[in-house]
Amino acid sequence: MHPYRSHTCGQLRACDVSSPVRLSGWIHRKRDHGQLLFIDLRDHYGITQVVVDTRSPAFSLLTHVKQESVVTVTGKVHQRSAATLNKGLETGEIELHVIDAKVLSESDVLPILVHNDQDFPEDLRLRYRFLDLRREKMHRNIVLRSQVIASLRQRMMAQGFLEYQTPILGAASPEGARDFLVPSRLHPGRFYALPQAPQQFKQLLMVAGFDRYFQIAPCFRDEDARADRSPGEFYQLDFEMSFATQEDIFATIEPVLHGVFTEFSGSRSVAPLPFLRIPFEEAMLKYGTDKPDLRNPLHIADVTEAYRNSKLYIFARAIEEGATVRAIPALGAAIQPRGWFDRLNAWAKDQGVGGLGYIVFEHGKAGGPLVKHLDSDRLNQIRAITGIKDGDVVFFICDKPDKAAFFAGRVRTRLCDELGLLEKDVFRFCWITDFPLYERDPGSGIIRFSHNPFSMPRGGIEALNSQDPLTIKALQYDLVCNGVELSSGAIRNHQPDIMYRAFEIAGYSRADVEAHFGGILRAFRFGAPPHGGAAPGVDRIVMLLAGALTVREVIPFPLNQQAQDLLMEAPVAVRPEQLRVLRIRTET
RNA sequence: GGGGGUGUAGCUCAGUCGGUUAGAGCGCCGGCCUGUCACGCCGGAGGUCGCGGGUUCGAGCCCCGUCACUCCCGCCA
Repeated sequence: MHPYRSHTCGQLRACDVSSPVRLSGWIHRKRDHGQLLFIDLRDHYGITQVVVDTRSPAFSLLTHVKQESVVTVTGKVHQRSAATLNKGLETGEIELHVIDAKVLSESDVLPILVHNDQDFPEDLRLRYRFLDLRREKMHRNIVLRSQVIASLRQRMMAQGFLEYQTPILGAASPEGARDFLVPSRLHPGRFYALPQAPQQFKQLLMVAGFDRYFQIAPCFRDEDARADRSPGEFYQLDFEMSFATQEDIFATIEPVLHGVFTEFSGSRSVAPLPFLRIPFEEAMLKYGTDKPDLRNPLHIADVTEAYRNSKLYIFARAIEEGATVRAIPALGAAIQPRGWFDRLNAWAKDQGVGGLGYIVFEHGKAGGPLVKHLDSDRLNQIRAITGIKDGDVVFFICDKPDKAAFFAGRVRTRLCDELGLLEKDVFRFCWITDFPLYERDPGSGIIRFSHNPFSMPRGGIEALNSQDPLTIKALQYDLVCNGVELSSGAIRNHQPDIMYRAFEIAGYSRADVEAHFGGILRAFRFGAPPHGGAAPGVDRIVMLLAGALTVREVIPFPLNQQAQDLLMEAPVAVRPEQLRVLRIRTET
């Protein structure tokens, strides 16, 4: 017989009864009845109940071995009696009666328990990640991650994409996030940078004529962590297509993602194709954000005109000075007690807006503190624009357009939470399109790229030459699912003249562009196909499918929020010799 | 870089108005138990209340500082 196992712990069924069997695994749980001992033995595949009593020579050994030790047990498969079947276990029809047992590796007392789903502090979980990963939920998440990536690869290849590797040691880029730098030994004082994304290389592959590229690509950015953003490194389903329009890209990637989400959604549903498209400006108006959660049924509306020159002087005066008024409906909130409104108002003031005015529509009448300043025409106008009904409440934000939009979005989210309106068990996708190419830096007032400098401006060179830069749209789009930004993408700017001009508007000279993007510019002078793509985040896709609240739940060995590996203890100090070879001085 | 929250046994947490010897569950150790599957029952060990300082007759609790973790803002083309 095999020295470790004849079967796995998830394998045995009634048909194996009376077979001699050997299993190896971890001691998941022990139930000690004195003269009779039950052990749940666990491996990657499942759990099998192992039984041993005083007649077995292995009895005393197994009685004393601690949970999470690794053991090999040899014995015979027995049918369980009707009264002792366990329907909750795939192997619950049988059990293994032990004749011989061997401890392969003993466990110390555990810092975190494996056999339940109690919450443990994250730093402890990361320090003992190998134990944390044994736990059922984490183990399942990591398996899901593997399956999702395999499915993505297979679906991309079915669409005619091929996977190509791009360099990890590359050039630093002046735009974007902070780079992770790697010192060069052969060129002292010079550095490689880890790729923030394979952006320029995938474009070079298009210029090289490969047409449909994809890669499950590791990306590195030296930026601080968030719940949906692992510090340091993450993976993207990076792809690019030649001779493609924005429509071609949507039509190609939508079935891939819809297919993956459908495959792994379990009992949840996936909103049907095609994905909704929302221009950036509409998203900012209706949702107050460029990553709207479409499970939230509330829509923001602009009601500035209903308040212009009204007797609500505080709004009317602000409107004259350029403010807008946004209305956020609160469906069914008319029944809320006074205290509920006061709490929301206090919260709003705490967030730095003047306050949160509201109108209650109930029993065919309008009520609330603002009503006495508004005539019935204005009330009807508000009612018509917001589309609210009897029993609803509508809240108002009056502020400068950007701030009003942003805060209305926060109110929309908060009202949805408070009123329990979020649609459950569904994945809702949308594209946000027509991002502005430029924005004004709020501090310095200078014009800069708002997102991706490699995007093609809508209208090409003429738009750059004739339009107010702040009104130019980019052929750039984001993909959003349930309020999580899954991907950015764009039709790229592949014409040197347009690139020079686009960068010039953002304050870069011809020489700057040549210095920083010389490689790609050279490529564009030798026959570049129009091309575009996107790069959905793999960690976020798996996070959504796993129902996890942070990406760290779906990454086997994530860094903590301070970008440290608590298990392997990176980053570490290195030996002075290593630094000397790199010509790096140490502080004294 | 900034703001919020948390820090009490190996782990999860409770700890009243500042008042005697800081508790519970899980885990650990010992004992009992031949049908459990979150087994049960009895007993036990285990504490620098994150750390430093202050107020007070007296601090887990109040004040100041500091550290760690975490969430958010900045940042993330």
